[in-house]
Amino acid sequence: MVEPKSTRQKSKTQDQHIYEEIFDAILEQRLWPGTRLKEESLGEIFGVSRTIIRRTLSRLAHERVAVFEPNRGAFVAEPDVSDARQILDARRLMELAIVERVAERASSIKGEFKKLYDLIEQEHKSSAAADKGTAIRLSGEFHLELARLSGNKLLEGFLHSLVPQTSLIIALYQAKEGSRCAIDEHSRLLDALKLGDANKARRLMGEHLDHIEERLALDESPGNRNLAKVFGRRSNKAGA
Amino acid sequence: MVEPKSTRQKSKTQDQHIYEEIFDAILEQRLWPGTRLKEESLGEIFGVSRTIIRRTLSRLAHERVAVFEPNRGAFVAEPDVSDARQILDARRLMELAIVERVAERASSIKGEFKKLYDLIEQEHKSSAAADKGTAIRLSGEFHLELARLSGNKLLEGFLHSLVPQTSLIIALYQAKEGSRCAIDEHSRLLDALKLGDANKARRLMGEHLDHIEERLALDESPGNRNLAKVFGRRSNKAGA
DNA sequence: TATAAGATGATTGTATACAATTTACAGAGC
DNA sequence: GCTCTGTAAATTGTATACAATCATCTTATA
Repeated sequence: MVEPKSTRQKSKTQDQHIYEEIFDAILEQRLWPGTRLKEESLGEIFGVSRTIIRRTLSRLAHERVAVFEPNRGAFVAEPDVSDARQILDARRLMELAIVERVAERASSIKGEFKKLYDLIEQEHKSSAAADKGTAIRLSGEFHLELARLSGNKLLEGFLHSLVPQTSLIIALYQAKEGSRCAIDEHSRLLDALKLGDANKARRLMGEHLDHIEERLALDESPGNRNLAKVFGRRSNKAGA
Repeated sequence: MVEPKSTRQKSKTQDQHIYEEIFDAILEQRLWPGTRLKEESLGEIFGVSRTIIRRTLSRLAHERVAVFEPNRGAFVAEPDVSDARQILDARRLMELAIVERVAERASSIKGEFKKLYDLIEQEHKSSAAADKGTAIRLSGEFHLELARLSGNKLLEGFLHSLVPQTSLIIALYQAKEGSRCAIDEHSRLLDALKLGDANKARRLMGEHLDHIEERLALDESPGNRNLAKVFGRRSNKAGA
């Protein structure tokens, strides 16, 4: 993922486009966990045959963002409480490793921080405009850009699958509202990173993740769960 | 990955089988980096259409074990020195996190250690029989089983992609021979894990990975590289 | 009326056909 | 002899056709 894009990638860009559309829809919580992803519908929406859609869904399934039920089709994943804990555990591991590596490389990638500041600014704007969907997508993109700056394509790839999964968890289990990723936290983290202060960056990222998790109701007692999780919610039509 | 296999997975098992065949071939270094993976040939070998092969290759590509070159086909990946460093870095992160989690769960998964002991025993036998291919595959399976016991499906999945990638690195850059994963190291690690000694397990795993990396020639000067890397080696035919 | 069996339609799973692109080779020109 | 160009073969990329499976609705029966 995140290829040069200049050479190569002729026919694969179409895949990439459709993939990103679905990816963003999940990040912005326009696509709800459990939503059915019907192949023909998606094909019509994006003007391609099922072949292409199928490849895209297959990728999403491999990233655990979608799930294939044999002979029944693909659905947006619905991580249960156990899945959620594993996802958050893995994400913490990754994010801490990433900020550590970004901090270490800080001096050699000075010019690359600009995009992060831009993202924070955009987040501010979306937040002010009460455009919640865009705001949480931008927050995710902040973390993804951080992963890119780690300089490790594998960590980047892993986080790329963890970010939308986190989005699904939040959709299912967020009890308290609240500015999802407090933008100030992103800001302070970025400052520490620019100074190459790995320890501080780790601490801030850890706290940042704590705050996300604090808003979730992951205890097993159904009473505390998001109502949407208790009652079925397989309603939304794919895409459109 | 590594699904229940009882319910569901009706038609996908065919994929799974082909995938594992290629996966094992890479682990045993029967499939060399750069080998072309021609779709029709693989289809004939496994008795399926290109559709299935294509899906399998797509999965391998997503795991960075294969690479698609547009309109030219799929090839077994050839990680360069920079890729290799990233892979090893990510793998260390994962393996340390995994042994930590296994150690923490040691008391609640006592019965599950048997397979690890079996794998070590099989490794001994293959080693004694000078069956190098099998020995290194079993070594990989040891690490994969460990990942499974971490109880985190995501870490398991990530490692599942890192193990064959490591195999490719070793194929390309191993300078000194030597029992790839010293079996004694696996043994001692397993002992520490059973006792739930996370610190010791982390230390042993770290040293284990050190030993693997020590045998590699990853400095950029071509003189120290494996000769096979210097001269092209796109000779092997797919599969067969 | 409730239930179960069967038929019908909708959807996925796989194979194949066709189009687009690359590669290999032969021959002309320098 | 070497390079360049054009044509043919091989291979990938995409769409479509067909088979298998599942969901739904109708209808017969108790």
